Amino acid sequence: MAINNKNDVLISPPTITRLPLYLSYLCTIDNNGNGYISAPQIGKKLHIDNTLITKDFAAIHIKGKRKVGYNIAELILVIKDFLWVKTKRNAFVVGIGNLGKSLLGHKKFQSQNLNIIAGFDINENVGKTIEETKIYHLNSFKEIYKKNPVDIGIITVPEMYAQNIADLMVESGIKAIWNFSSIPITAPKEIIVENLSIDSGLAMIMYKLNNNVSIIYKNRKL
Amino acid sequence: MAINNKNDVLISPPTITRLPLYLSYLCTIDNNGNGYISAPQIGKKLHIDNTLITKDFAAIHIKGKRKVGYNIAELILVIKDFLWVKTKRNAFVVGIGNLGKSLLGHKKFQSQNLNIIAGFDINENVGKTIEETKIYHLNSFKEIYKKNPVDIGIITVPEMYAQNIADLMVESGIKAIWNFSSIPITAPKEIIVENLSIDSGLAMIMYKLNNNVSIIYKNRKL
DNA sequence: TTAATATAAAGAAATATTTCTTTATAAATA
DNA sequence: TATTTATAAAGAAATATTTCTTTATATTAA
Repeated sequence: MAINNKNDVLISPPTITRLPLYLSYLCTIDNNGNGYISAPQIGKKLHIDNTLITKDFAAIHIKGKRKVGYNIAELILVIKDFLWVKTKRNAFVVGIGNLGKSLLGHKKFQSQNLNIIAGFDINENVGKTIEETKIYHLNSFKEIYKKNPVDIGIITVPEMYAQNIADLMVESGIKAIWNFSSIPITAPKEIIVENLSIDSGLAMIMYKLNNNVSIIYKNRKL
Repeated sequence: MAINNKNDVLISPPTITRLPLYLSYLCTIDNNGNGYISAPQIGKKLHIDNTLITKDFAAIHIKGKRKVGYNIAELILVIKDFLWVKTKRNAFVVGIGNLGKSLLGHKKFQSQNLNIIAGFDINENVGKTIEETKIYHLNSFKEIYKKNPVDIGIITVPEMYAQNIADLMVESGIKAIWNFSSIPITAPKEIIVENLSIDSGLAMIMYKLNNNVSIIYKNRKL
């Protein structure tokens, strides 16, 4: 089991990626506010093995009641608290095309403690305010970073520019890069990089379609 | 090792998701067209263990030359061929907001044999042609599906509508759903579902930022 | 020509992750 | 009250995946 700098036990990556799924699902059924739900019930909906769900919950110290299940409100509270720790994180978005705009308008980020405080581009959007966020020219990136350093840099530029933007972010001192361009970017290993790979998703779909593979691995998060 | 309907050995999901990364990277360095690259060189860039890369290549029957490495042009050719099998797949996009528009304009899909043949919405976009794609009213979804069935349904609506759209797609007979809404959707298990979970990506970033975890797991695809 | 070296390949080991099995227990029912 | 049942919890086993180790070999350099 991997241990981090602070000697905390690390939650495994698959668990981390499943927690938001549970949370989303639970929020859709939070009708009365004081109901209970069992791991097998959740599992049937999300096609995830119920013991795995129980273990994911145990990893963040949520206990259920035998014969009853888990308190929905508590589940939501604890998962939210774990995932979206109270520390607010500021971010820049570089690339204000359709994708960038869609992120600027993504209201959910607020409740996830992600705060986009500026956008950058090199076109007619410079100077505008889009979704309450000011758009600056890319040239002033470092200057604005110095005044308002952020933890997270979000990249939504065409793939040919993505690596350059990443380098600029690294030079400036950003800690984490969330890359939405369709090419993976590389960075020194102390930088947190999350490539949201649209290609990987499409690759999985194509592979499954071409190999009739929806049935196999049915309970696994592919 | 899992086997599919046709008794082919299945490539593992992690391998499938890494192949597009290799491909993207290789395309950025394809300068001369006849160069060679070694697994350790690729690994250094992408922070992936070199023996893992060799095994990923071996899984799709690419062999390298000892002391030399892999022929870049051949690598690109074989990975492309494996990932984007010649079969063209048609798709519908439901939800023509910023995200939907950005997918309609995603030129790369053509070379990946994904062909978006129609968009659907319920607002002022209905009737328009955006990025050469006709936008229809959601009400005519089934009718248009009957005339032009597609394999893939892409969901880019706000999360509160996502599940309904998914149900509509399943009823119509779609085989695979690519869900870009920020809530995971559920479907019968014979349907291929790929949730591009923006929440999962953010969760990983937040977790790593909050736990100083960029160093641990450093060679693993988190 | 020989030695050194870089690399792929194959296999073994280690690790991580999921799934299966058993047990305990609280609630419901007879 | 006793029995049944649904469920969480804990632990064992199985599986999947990655990493380590060794070997073979082609290329380069001496």
